[in-house]
Amino acid sequence: MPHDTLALAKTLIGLVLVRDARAGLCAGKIVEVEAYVGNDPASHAYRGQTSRNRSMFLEPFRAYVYRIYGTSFCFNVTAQSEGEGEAVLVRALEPLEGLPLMMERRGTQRMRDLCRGPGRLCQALSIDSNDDGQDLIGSADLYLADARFASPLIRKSKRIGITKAAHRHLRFYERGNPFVSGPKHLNP
DNA sequence: TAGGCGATGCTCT
DNA sequence: GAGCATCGCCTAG
Repeated sequence: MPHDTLALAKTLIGLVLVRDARAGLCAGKIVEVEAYVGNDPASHAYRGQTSRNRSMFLEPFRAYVYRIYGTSFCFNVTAQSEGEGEAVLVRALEPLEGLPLMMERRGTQRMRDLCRGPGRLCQALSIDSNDDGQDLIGSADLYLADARFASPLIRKSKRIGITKAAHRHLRFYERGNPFVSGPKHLNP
């Protein structure tokens, strides 16, 4: 798995994020991510390390989980090397395993709404601040797996929901996948 | 089905 | 006190 943030972002598309909790196993294929790189005003790491973004500066393949808008969590995979503060935000999953559990956590029966959006996928997989800093390779309850799907057709676009450096094309998604989030004009 | 908008609470300045 | 890597509800078509 590459350490370089952009290469990692593309590699993550098609991998499976697995949550093996006491309540049951849930898993989904990653279909949409955004890269947050060095010297990027939109990145939480841009103004240096704080208590909030501490785990973003850990070694690669750790979880960086934070609360956004008071209501939701966002899940990132750290990249580059320790101290750099680069990461890839996972924005959407295609649900594969544990659908009934995800539906229960999300309070909806609609497949498409289970993991479509960063806050939603965290709720569906029960990812919260307890998972911040988690090792995503060695861990047994939250980890990345290679399911060997056919190589997805990856496209890129502007990132979603940010105001700073919004023009940079650092969002990557699987073309044509209905579980990708965001407005239609960003998903050609 | 798509788009607009208000609620939400934490973090940083 | 302002801003925010969002969500769900509501309305229009």
